[in-house]
Amino acid sequence: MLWSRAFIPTLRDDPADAEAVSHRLLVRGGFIRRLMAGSWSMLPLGMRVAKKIQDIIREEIDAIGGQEMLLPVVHPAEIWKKTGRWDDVEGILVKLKDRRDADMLLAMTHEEIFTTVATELTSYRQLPQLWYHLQTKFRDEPRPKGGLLRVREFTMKDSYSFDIDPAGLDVQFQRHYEAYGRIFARLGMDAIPVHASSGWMGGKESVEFMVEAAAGEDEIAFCPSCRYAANTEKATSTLPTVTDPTADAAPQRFPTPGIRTIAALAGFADFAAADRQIKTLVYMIAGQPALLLLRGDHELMEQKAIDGLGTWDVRPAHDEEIVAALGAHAGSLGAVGVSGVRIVADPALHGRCGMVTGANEDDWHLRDVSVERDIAVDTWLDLRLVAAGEGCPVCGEPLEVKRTIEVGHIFKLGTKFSEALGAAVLDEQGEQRVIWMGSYGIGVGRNLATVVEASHDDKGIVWPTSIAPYEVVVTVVKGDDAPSVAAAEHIYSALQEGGIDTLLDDRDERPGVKFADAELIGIPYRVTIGPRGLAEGVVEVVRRRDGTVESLDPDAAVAHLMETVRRERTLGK
RNA sequence: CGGGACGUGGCGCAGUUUGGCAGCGCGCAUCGUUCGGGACGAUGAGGUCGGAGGUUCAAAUCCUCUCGCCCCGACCA
Repeated sequence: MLWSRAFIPTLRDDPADAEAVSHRLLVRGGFIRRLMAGSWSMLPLGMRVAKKIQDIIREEIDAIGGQEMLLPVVHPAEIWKKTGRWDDVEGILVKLKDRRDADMLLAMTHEEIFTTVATELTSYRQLPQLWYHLQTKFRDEPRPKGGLLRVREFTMKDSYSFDIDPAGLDVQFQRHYEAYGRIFARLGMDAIPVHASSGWMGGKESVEFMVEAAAGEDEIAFCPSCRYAANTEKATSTLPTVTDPTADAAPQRFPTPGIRTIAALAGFADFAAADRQIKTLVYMIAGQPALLLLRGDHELMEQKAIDGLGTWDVRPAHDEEIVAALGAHAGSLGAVGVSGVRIVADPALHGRCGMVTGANEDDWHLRDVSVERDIAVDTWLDLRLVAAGEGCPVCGEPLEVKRTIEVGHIFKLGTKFSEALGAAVLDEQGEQRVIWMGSYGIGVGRNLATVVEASHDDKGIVWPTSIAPYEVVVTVVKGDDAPSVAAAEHIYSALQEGGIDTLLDDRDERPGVKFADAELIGIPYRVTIGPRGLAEGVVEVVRRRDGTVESLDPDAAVAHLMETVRRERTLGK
């Protein structure tokens, strides 16, 4: 490709509304342009990268037996009503009507439709199956952000496995786990697999693949010594054992005028350190008030309550609801002597005594509370958000908490969809068996952006050769110097014929502009051709990722690049 | 959905407080001089100031409504 003919609208300045690095660089580099919030056009450069990412995904999914298909983006409501998701995922699901007034929706994922296709499976002999497609999804996200990192319309590779039994599902799940590892490695990313909450996919077990990045939206707990890793939605940790003063004393009230927070109370009385307080949160769970109890210095992870209590209908109670339930305002609440309201307590409170908590009367607290003795706990449930420095639940070493981007997610769905839609086969005994399913997603655009988050410098993007829009850019320093032009064209066509994706910068621009643009768009190798080098019979080969320069004669440069690029293509470098 | 900010040529911004000819830098076009790290000079094109309504002799500026968009918190590939 001649740069002078290419549509690569680079920007000298950062777009004002771009915050995330990838957002900034992809817009500046002319890879993408925004149409509306959460919808982006892929320009030629962006499309070339996206295609290469898709090819890598195809290769790896094909390698574990995947068969590519293409399913529709607009679905009839009927099928989604059968699985219950027409009503369950209200909000991000876009619903529409056709001319006959029939209810339809924009695909936010494709479990329903793949399962519908799978109803044609009739015999255990046809299993296992592994199907996938690369298709548009639309989710009306409440808050798109960060360029391609969180959008409403996007392309996702989603695959679906179909097996006769859970053991078969385990095998396909494991194969995806490994294939995903290879995919992210080839994209040049260090992805950490973590146990996750399954959200509205409703599966039993799921693993997210996370890449560390400042622009990330998720936090994971990670153990550097044994590599335990889990989303903080699920992560657990060990705590140093606390020894309480043996307290035979009964709870006693004490006045705490104006004290409303854990911190204030800790500063108010020396026996009320944060880890000796009981934090009492009032939540509405499925419409009923409930008390969630945590140690004073611990934070609630709401998702754990949602998962553990088995309902999505979980929210903090409003002031009126709190007063109605306990007779006092937030800041003076406690669970001592409370009955008729469900009490859920975090295990960190187990066996604790000599504790301080609210008295359910404004400006009064209780001390010498013994959890076991004084509080009628209905349910013990891990509710606590893991903090950095706490012990790894596996090996006990201190945990790190990292900010990450979710680049892939694999689910064991079980039989939820096959049951609802009637996907079943006959087994060897002639018995009907519902199919066991798994579902496995990778967002193409998000991965593209995440690579940029993970691989850039102050000059621009540093693409790994495996997905670079062009592998080599041939830069002519002096456009009106005949020998330079001849050498450039020679090298350019030799590389092209050798199957290297090459861009020839033949623009009538000053060298500084050409260098800056090449670096901004992140081409892994640049061949610089100018009269200065040519006088000595050499051109320069510059490596983007570290700036190293090699002076070679033109044919040696071609041979060197062919060898290097071909080798690096298959690696995540 | 709650909180904050913003909307003025392609990009980045000033002008709004205190109403009075719509400006600057970059980019773009033409010509000339330049040419190994974002050159210089000259000339020029390009804007319903997000939209609607209102106040006024006069609105980018004041008022009302509305749309869009970004950032921070609850959701996901």
